[in-house]
Amino acid sequence: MEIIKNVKGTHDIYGEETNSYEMVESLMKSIAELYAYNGVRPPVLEYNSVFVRGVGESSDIVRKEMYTFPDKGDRLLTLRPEFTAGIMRLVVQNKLYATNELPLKLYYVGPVFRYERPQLGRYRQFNQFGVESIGNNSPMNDTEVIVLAYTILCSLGLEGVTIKINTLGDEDSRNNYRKALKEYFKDHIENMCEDCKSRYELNPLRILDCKVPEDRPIIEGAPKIGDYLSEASKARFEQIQDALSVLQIPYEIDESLVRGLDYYSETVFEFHYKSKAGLDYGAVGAGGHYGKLMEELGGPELPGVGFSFGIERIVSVLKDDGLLNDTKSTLDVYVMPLGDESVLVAEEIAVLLRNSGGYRVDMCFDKTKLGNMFKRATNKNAKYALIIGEEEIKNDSVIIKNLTTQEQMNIKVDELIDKFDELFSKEETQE
RNA sequence: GCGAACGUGGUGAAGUGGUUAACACAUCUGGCUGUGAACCAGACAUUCGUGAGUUCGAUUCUCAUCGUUCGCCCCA
Repeated sequence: MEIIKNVKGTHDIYGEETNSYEMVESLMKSIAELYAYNGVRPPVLEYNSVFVRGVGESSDIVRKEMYTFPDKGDRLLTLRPEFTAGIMRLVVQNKLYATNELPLKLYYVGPVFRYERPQLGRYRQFNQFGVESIGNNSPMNDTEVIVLAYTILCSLGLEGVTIKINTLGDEDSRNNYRKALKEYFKDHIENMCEDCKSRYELNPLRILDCKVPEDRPIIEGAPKIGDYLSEASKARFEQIQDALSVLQIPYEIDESLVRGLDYYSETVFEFHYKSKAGLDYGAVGAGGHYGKLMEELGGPELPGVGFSFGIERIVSVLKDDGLLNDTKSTLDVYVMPLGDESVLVAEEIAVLLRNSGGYRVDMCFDKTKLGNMFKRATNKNAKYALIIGEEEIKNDSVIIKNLTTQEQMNIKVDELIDKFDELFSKEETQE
């Protein structure tokens, strides 16, 4: 039979890598919980309109990167390309803004899907961790989200994370700025790239993101957002900078930072990290403030702010920099039966050690040589081997062997758990 | 969507237009039917991504196709 392979752009996570993912995710969760966030799990599938209206029609994600298809009832569904829009839909639909104190603080982990060309640090199905803080417009709310993200990256062991921030201004600022850009690009757009032409129509702000060398000089001369910011937006951005400084969070202002999702307004930011090997995975995380997203989805006028991390990118960076220690699976005890009669007794003891002792135990079901069983115990990183043969069964005992020190002793079965408790507590105090 | 490189066992890999496809690790078996990382012997690619072409003959050359990886765009 022909082997069926995985879908392009997806990847299997197994073995030690699974432990790395779990370690990273649980650390992110526990820090988000310190910041009073609660978990939320929106569905992977949403109606297409959630993202068209949420993420925005002019975004590349909606225009060309979504997995969208009709189901058997001809409803147009989309595999989420990001979490924020789906979470807003969840909050609006379940009226969480009315039954909870605001800001509503939510965190999430799970897979997202984007139809893109796979390459370094980029997959079609990948995992994101992120948070949303909804319903409070204080600049301190934006600040705290940045602090949380930065804290998580530091706790993972990353040093020298760069935080880039910028402001897109409020609705008025953006409208005025958009007008100014349209006015400026009106005479140049004919000579610019195809992407820019469609950006001109859909969202002129995105032209600033263009990397085509021929377009750059034109873009350099474009009006700057700073000149079109309302007093309120300007003050807001300054308050955030002040707060970050007081909290000793390093940041740099990057005026070219626009973000590809349409819902952002006011503060936007990205987290960059270059691994020591020099590999550049792009941003490991990014986010921003969104003023009108909830209204866009039929909800009340509540702003929010959030970020998301690319877990694959973070795991890769940690692996490159050797920050993923102790991800090997280990075993407390490996049980080795000798002879036909011992297998059942061994299973009984294995179950006892697991259920009553709380130890991580595996055993050998195969009839094989003791030497082989020792080899298997070593491969499984077992701390102790437990041998049960005919002689041991005769006098209700087992042999315990410490696989690192090679010490060996004979123990009665009913003293087994006490003995292991003693051995393991001794081990802990030594460490 | 565009551009480039690569595609040999479970893994890491050498290799050549000609009939046994190195080597290493891993795994399994036996030497050793109750004590392991050692040692020795053996097993392990109906075949070199797939299809077609050139050739007396192709894993090796050509083309196509698929896949992987990297870059651009964009993004986490």
